Amino acid sequence: MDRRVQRTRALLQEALLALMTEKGYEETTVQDIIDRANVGRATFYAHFADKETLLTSRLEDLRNMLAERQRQSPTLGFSLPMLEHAHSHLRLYQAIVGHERGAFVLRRIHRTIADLALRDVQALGFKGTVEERHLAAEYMAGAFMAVLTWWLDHGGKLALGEVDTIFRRLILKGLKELT
Amino acid sequence: MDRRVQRTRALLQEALLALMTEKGYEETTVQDIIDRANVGRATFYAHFADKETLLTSRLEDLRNMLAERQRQSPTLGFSLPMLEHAHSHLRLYQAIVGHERGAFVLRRIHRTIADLALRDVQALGFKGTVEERHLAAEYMAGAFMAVLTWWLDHGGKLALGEVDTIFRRLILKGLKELT
DNA sequence: TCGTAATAGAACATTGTGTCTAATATTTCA
DNA sequence: TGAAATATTAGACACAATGTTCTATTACGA
Repeated sequence: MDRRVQRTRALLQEALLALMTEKGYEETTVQDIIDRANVGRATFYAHFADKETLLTSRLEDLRNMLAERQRQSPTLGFSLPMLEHAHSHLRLYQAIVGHERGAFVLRRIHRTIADLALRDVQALGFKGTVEERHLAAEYMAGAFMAVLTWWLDHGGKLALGEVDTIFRRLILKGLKELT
Repeated sequence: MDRRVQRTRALLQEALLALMTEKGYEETTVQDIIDRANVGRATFYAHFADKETLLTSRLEDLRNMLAERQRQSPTLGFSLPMLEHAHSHLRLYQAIVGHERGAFVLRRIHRTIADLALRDVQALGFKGTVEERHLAAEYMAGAFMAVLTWWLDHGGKLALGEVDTIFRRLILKGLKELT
């Protein structure tokens, strides 16, 4: 692939993430992004149809990473890698959670988690119907996002391993295990 | 309150909901709303600062209804009324769930549920720290939204009572109880 | 019925989007 | 290396939607 293309795409992705951290996704305009990336307007649209497509390209990288890591560990394999990713981009994730308007970023992450969770549903030896398996996956994603959101809202202080443990307990045994 | 005010506000709210059902929240413009409501542009802005404020006014009605109903039944009292509301506005809720872009509507509903759930946390006799109680409430909201989303995605066919039961089981006993 | 307040309608400035052009720079590969 | 292919640029542009402001008209409540 042409070096110029690699460079431009990377610059745009980095600019978007930096701006999301500073002012949130919705509040960031295409003009902001190309100014920050120091790239021409036409160039942006040569690579991405719009702001959302740029975000999607970044989320796909995340998704691939998670899917890869999931292959290595057996059940709920997305949990720890996702928490690690959030931890290493803490301020970005806190900005995502903090900005009500950019909720659709959270929803996209939720969808990614739900997809991965669906694989886990098999691994956990689920017997139910197709619909019940989807419910299980949806529930796992919802519960994980709740724990993730809570963790981020409280500064991301609690150790990764502990958060992962809390999530697993909640998923498997419900609220009774929380106390 | 002046009849004209009541009338105008109601027309605008109804128009927004109708348009959300047809084309989603984000895709609906202020122009669409005032055309549908047959109301002047200046009139719209005399009542609401923007489209989002109009939506908020409607969500507050929902919130008040849920809070009222919750007072009557003891624990997890928001569940059944919320499911009933979704069922009686099925096509609207399905549109909300279906449109990725309008995710922030879902997030607003989630926040409402989480607030109500926090009250339930006390009722359930939770002992943990403030943070743990928030986690419990966040988890309840996440799990409920997961069940609600799943139910809507599958046509809202399953009986309300059954969905409510599924939710309660998941919350209290986790995935083990699903099968 | 009268004064007050709400509304209609239209014009307006502003902001952001996505497209296009012709000139320029960079990369690839023969 | 040199030529062809491709990417980038700056700026202008049409367009869509927002939110403000003005004036004349209309509906309301007391």
